[in-house]
Amino acid sequence: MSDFVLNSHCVNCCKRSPIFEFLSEKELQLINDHRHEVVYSPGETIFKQGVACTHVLSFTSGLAKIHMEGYEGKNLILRLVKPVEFITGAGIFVNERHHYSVTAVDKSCVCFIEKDTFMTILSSNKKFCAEFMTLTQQTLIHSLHKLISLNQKHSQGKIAEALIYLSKEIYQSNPFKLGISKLELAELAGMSKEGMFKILREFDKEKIISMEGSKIEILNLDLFSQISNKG
Amino acid sequence: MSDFVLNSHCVNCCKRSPIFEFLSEKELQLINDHRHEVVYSPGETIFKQGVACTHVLSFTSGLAKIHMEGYEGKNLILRLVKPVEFITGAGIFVNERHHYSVTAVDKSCVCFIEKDTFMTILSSNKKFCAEFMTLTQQTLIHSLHKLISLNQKHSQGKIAEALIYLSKEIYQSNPFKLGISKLELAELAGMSKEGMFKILREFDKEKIISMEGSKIEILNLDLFSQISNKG
DNA sequence: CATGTGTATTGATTATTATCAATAATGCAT
DNA sequence: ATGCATTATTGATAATAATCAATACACATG
Repeated sequence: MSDFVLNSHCVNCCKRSPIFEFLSEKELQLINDHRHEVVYSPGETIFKQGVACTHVLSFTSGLAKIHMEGYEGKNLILRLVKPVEFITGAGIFVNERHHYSVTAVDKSCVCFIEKDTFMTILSSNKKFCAEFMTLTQQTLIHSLHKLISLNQKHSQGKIAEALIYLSKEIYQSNPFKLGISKLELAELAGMSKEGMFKILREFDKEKIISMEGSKIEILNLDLFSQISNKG
Repeated sequence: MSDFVLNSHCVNCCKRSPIFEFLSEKELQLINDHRHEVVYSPGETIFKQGVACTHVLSFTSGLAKIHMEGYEGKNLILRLVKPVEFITGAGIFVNERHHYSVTAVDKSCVCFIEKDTFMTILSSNKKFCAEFMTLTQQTLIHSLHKLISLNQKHSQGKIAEALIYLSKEIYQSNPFKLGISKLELAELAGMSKEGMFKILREFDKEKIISMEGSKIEILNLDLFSQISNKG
């Protein structure tokens, strides 16, 4: 539970995102005066697609999903968010609206920073600004990659990509516990849950992975990577 | 042909992108000293996915496509580029690589500006920098929108969206001449060309559009918009 | 004018994926 | 322990889209 104790001050916060290393003590002080922390339970919405983006946020503990609400209630999960990530809406420079939703997967703590404060510092601190650009472009590159994956890969490839992503980037372990529901795995891979089950079973039978409930192990990573790179 | 006369100087260039309005005469002078123009014939590559991005570019005349080369030689067209657009690679702040290709569709003229010069001005001119952020985020928002469209819409919806895009955003006329090949239309909609033909024929039979060769008219825009918003 | 190349077009076939329907398992509240 | 809601799981069926094969058509080239 100690993860959820409020952080006393930005200046000596041990859970701030790397981007804050570019700020002076004075700037951190300014942020500290214009921030607040909120704890979310699993399933709670941190912010929702369409609302005004009045804050940028620093994700300090837990696990969340960034997702888009599409047609007919269908969801697409863009990626998961871990500590200690810095997240902004996609539209703070465009229309001050959020273009995706962020929802807690585990119990999570988020530090909200007022957008105006953020913008002020952005315009006066070049390194911070450059770092923000880098983050924005990384998000763009990620979404371009996802565009090709979802549009051109078969379901096998999409699932393989999603599982490799979870194993390597999120949990950094190989037998890993799927921290999201199976429906969410399908939404991360951009397909129906039933189709996902069929393919998971297939992979399991062919001993490319082993699956017992939510515990998954990638048994043949080489082959699995190949499948991901156009299954 | 007068479109393809080299522009004498940035300061009095009548074909520069809106973003350059934020620059001082001195800055325009600097850009002028570090730029060059190139004319491309239809089909020629302006820059290719994967190469180093050494320049940013201002598209001064013609028509080009921004596309990604995916798996098995399959192409996905993200959007078309008209004068007078400003284009950068998606990775100048990340890995100095291009993440998509730009290819001339019509005979086109492009003004190349050295990346270092661009970066220098970016770091010293806040308004210019903010405008660049806006452009980057618009690109991001567009690709997020495309992600949902391609992943969740049926082919009818994708084609309708592509045709509305061409009519409204690119040609700004309703009976319009498809300035791209039918294959490229399919690549813009993210589907196979044969599937596209089938659906175009369908739309034509149902009098939602009329199609004679490359001349297309959207006859029932209301219905077509509905189809686009989840066909 | 004959030839070839590339685009346009269509129909038939096949492959892939989503949906539907049903059941099992799980966790939570009483 | 019992009932209820949610998630997990599977198989059958239907819908959708891709591929294949064939032909037509336009344009450039010797």
